[in-house]
Amino acid sequence: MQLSKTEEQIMELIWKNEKVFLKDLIDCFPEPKPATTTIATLLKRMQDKGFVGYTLFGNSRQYYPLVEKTDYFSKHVKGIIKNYFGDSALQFASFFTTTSNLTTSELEDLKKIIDLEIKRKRK
Amino acid sequence: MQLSKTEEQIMELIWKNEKVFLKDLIDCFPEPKPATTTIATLLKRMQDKGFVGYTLFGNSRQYYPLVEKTDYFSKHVKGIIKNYFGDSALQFASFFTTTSNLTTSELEDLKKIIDLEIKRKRK
DNA sequence: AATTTAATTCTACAAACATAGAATATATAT
DNA sequence: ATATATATTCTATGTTTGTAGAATTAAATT
Repeated sequence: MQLSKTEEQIMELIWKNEKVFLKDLIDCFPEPKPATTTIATLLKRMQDKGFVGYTLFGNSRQYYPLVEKTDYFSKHVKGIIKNYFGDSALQFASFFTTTSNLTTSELEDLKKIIDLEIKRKRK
Repeated sequence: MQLSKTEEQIMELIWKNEKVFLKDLIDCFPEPKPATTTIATLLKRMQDKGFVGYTLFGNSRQYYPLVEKTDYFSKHVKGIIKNYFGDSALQFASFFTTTSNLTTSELEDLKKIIDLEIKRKRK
């Protein structure tokens, strides 16, 4: 079961804050804020889909993520790669490098990150 | 206007084959194949959304993409980066590098691609 | 204790999606 | 020319999604 676009946005807020009450989520929205019940419905569906859990505090709940953001996007991106880049991560990486408008210095930084990863892999 | 998941799958087939008849698309599916009308409906919606065009050949149409795959995914990935990686392409690249299970030799290849990109940017 | 406020669930409804049957038009094979 | 197969449009149905009102419950405030 997958999160919808809007559910993903709520999820991002939960990831960012780690623990949130419904109120906190509403606060994150600019005017005109969505109805409380709208966010509550989304949260309910996200619970049903197994993406968030909560701890009871009085009559309200403090929600927290049940899936890591990293895992979630890792699966997401892997899906894209599998379906649209011939299951080749390298092909995707190449596509990304040449279309993302990274600056020269960012590209240099990226090389450093890759070197670290190569080192990490060796041990 | 965005393509839905299923429409994206059809789109991928059109990108891969460049020019296709409805028949060709049906052929791409394993048993049990979807109904002809199902694919026809999807194609219609994709036309309405401006993603495919066609050339008439007798009574049937040869469909072709109106958007480049590269452009499409570039926008898609940019959206993910904007919404979930603080609008930092480097942060996404870093996430990707460390979660994609690229082999050491693929990481080396990626460094070469980055070097090419750095060179390309210089001129 | 009574009132106000906030959170949650239930119910609802319109839009988008996935899927495909019926009807129609057209081309191909006989 | 007729029968058969294919492509397209129209119509339709069930599901998911975005949004939120009404009802209910529980907490906080007066």
